[in-house]
Amino acid sequence: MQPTCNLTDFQKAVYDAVRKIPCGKVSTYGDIALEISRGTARSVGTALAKNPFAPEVPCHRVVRSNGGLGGYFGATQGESLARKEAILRTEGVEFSLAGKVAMGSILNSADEC
DNA sequence: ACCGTGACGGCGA
DNA sequence: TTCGCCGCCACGG
Repeated sequence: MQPTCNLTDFQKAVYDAVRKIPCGKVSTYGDIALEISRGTARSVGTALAKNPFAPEVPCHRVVRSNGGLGGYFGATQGESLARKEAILRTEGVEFSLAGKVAMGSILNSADEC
C-alpha cells in the first residue's frame, strides 16, 4: 500500500535530516549524506531539488561543503540564491564573502536564532 | 533494463 | 588562488 507520499525512503531521510538542522546553523550536502548514510552529496542535492516541502524543510540551511550557498528552489544562481543568503543572515549565520558562508557557521555557531 | 541528468565533492594543473 | 575534470548515488524517461 502507499507507504509514503510519492517519496522514497532516501528522500524522507534527507528531508528529515535537514529538518533537524537547528536555527542559526547550516549543514552541507555531504554531511546530510553521511548523516543518513545514504548516497552522497549528488543524491542529496537531487533530492532537495525536488523538495516538495519547501517551507517545511529548511533546505536553505543546506550549503556546499566549500562554503558556497549551493542552490535554492531549483536554481543554482539568481534571486533565489540572494534570498537564501538573506534568510541565513536572518537566522544568525555569518557570511565571509558574498555568497560564502562562514565555516564557523557550519554546525558550530551554537546560536539560538 | 539502460542511459542521461543533477541544488556536489575532492584533486590536479 | 582559480579553473577544469572525474567520480559518486539516486531518479525519471
